[in-house]
Amino acid sequence: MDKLRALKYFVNLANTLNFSTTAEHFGVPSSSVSRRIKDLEAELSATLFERTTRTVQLTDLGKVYLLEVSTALQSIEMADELVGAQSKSPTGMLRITAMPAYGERFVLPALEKLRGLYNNIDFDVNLTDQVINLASNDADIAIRSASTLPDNVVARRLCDHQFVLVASPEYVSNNGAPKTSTDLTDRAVFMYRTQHGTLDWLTSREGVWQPLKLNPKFVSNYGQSILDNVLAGRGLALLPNWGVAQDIKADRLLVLELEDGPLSTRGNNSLGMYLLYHPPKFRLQKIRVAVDFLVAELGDGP
Amino acid sequence: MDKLRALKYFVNLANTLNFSTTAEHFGVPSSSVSRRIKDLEAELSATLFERTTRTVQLTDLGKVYLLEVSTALQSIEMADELVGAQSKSPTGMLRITAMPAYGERFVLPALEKLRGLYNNIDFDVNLTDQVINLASNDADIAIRSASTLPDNVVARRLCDHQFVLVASPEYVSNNGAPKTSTDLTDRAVFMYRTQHGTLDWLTSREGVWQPLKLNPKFVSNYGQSILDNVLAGRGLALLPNWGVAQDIKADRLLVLELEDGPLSTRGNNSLGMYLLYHPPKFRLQKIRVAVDFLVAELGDGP
DNA sequence: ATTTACTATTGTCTTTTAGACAACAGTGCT
DNA sequence: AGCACTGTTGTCTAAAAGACAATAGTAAAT
Repeated sequence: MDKLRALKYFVNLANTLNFSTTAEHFGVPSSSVSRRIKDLEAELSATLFERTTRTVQLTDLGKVYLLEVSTALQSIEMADELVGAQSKSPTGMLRITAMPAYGERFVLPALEKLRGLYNNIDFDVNLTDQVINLASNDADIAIRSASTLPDNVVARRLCDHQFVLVASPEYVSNNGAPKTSTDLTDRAVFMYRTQHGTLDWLTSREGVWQPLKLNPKFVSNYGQSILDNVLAGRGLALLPNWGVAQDIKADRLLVLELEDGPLSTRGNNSLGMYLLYHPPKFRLQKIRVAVDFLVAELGDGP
Repeated sequence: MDKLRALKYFVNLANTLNFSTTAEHFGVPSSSVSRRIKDLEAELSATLFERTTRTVQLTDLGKVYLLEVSTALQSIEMADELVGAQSKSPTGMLRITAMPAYGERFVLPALEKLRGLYNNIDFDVNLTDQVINLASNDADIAIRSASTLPDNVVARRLCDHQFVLVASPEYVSNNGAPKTSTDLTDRAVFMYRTQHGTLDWLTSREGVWQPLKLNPKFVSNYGQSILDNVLAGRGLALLPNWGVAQDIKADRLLVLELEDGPLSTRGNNSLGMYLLYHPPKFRLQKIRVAVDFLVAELGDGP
């Protein structure tokens, strides 16, 4: 049985409650509709319509089935429209905001690929640590690490986001690895500057996150420069996992674990990176393709 | 083309990236998978996989398509499971809370019908005006008029919910209809009692909702008794639209419009009635059937 | 560079299934 | 009780998916 066909018949019939009308709508004989519905009912071993030759009525089960199935069919149609070349391609300005380091490294390349797929979408990219308000329409899509999520916003997880303490293998062989957080005070550390000042390294003492007193060798608001210094073996830094994953895999960096627990830059050390959007906007083609594409491109798993 | 079949092949192939494995999974020759995917691509006029005889890779467009389509397929499968008689029918206790008047009048009868469909679901119904916390697991489903929605809860609209000023035709012909809200002070009015006292009638004065000073003839926390009094022509009441819709249609009640704007019992006169649930619970069969059924049964629109 | 092993694709036949069309049957209305 | 309408069933035809064998293309190993 061509079930998709049958389901389309079903949804239409549930609205018209008239086999002939539905048959005409699809340009097939009413006997076909009758048989397909019958097939469906047989497959489910359930009655979807209560019918006499004069009246057709949805059963309660049919109502439940309709509700579930009709949205699914719409999704498939929408998917075809998004991907199908015959449809007019999505058009318009897409305003997207992301955290600078992540944005530069991952979002911008992804957007270049997206531009290749749908070349009628224009981009307005705003890389900032500021929290942009989606509901008030300052951006269509936001990508950021989420601690608390605002209301009325859908969040789709992209990847883990936590800070890890790293150093180069040369640094460790020359200077040894720090054992505890107190070992860090006389180390050369590289720190990140935000709009609100140097980003403190926090350590958890009896459940409370407290800043460490450190004397940074170098502070920058440009993440790559911190990474470059660490790669050159000049010291330690607390960097986001997605920023150092490649270098760790290639053994250019080592992850250092402290005996007295992990460090963090917030009162929480297992955050995620999320893509956020405002649900009503998901109806717009440009938003829909962008969200789907970015989740597929930047997401790392289920 | 049996598109649903093709889509299932597609989703599986997107995971395995291997035609033979996918073919084996469905128990068909790999040539069938190859042809179906080709059909799909032809229909979309798009390339979903980049393939040589040795490697198969999802294209960027394919990733977008996968994301849209796979959830739709899951929905259809889930729908079949819910409705199909061959599956074990949903079982367990369903805890549901609703506002008393609406609950008694609409929710309970709907639950009786639901019990007829799935007789292994047991019900624990709590009719109260208190706001039950879904997140802390005091109920599975809540039905109430929503002004502000709590976080992490999905709301599905059931119907309008606003208060309308009503009187019987006899009352109006004997006493005339009130013209403005000030006309109400010397009228016989019937009011609703909540846990927090008599439910004031509010009127909007220059954008601010203010309570009217009225001398109610009768106050009750049992909505039906108020309605009975109004039907008997003894006075006016401010009652929810869904509670008086039948009587209005049958000309047993008249809706009275005031010249100085509508009345309300909250600082807002166009609320809705919503069904609320906590998304993680939607995976449970009993929750899913109940939500779908209640929305289909009690909902009044698209 | 050449061979090898593996895997997608293509060709052809068979089986399954949807559709067309006509005849039939049940139902609500006059 | 008869009429008009509509869903169902029977039979045939057309289309499409599956089976199976053969082919062609490619990445890796020698």
